[in-house]
Amino acid sequence: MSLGTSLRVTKQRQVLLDELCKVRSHPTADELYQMVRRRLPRISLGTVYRNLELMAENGMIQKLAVGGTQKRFDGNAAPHYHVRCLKCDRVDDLDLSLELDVEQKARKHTDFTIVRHSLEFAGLCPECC
Amino acid sequence: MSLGTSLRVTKQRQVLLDELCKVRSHPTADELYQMVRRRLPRISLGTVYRNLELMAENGMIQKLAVGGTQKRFDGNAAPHYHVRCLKCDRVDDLDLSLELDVEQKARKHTDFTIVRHSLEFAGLCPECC
DNA sequence: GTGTCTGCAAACCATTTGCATCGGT
DNA sequence: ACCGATGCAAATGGTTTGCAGACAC
Repeated sequence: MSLGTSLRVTKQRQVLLDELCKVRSHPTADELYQMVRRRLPRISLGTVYRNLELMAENGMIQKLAVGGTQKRFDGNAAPHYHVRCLKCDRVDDLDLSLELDVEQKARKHTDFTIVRHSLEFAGLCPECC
Repeated sequence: MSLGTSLRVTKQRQVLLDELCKVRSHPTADELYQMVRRRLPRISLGTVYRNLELMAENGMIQKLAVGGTQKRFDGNAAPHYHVRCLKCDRVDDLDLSLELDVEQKARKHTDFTIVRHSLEFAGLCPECC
């Protein structure tokens, strides 16, 4: 869990990362579990959760706390925003790098030491409306 | 649950709203339960959840999906942003009305019909750092 | 009186964890 | 050989729900 910890290369880890990186969707842990299971039928849900957590901590992937109840994961570790469909729950990327100054602005309105921010959009995807 | 539905005025509802509105913090359902229980010892957690949900739907209060595992509630129904302390989990308001154009900007980068957005800041409160 | 609201307890569901075994280094 | 990783199943914890009685209107 600390900085010096290097993760071992296990089959489970490899396949999990591979499956996550090859989709454009932003799957939940359970969706990923189903995907990986096709290649590793004996993998457990617990392993999926543990590895997603570890890989997120190590900056290899992103854990998204988007709207719904389940967390979602993104194989693209670079910072970017997301839009979520209110009807079908689909989550898309959003290339909106322009406003990196929100944190600067926010700093002027609080005595908190701002470390990061999260911005999520919600609406209707082209299919749903 | 629909527009025509007007909520009945019950003691539970009154006290709950009153307690929520008189604090500046952004309590979780359980914290609110503890607060209300001092005045209505027989109220149940279920009632607290049901009413918070209903009042949020009716725009009387706000349900916040901020960072952590538990949802938080805000007696101030007017749209505004929040900062959350990464250490003690305290949540403060943020008067940052300046950038109402984020949605406009976002619209240019997606084919979703954007309805709303949520923006949350995280950092360290003055007490924690 | 009618239909909503409440308290209670059980159900839910995403996620976490304990433990014995397995496997990467 | 060591220690992290895994599978399995049970535990957790926030939230939801079914039901019978109580209460607002």
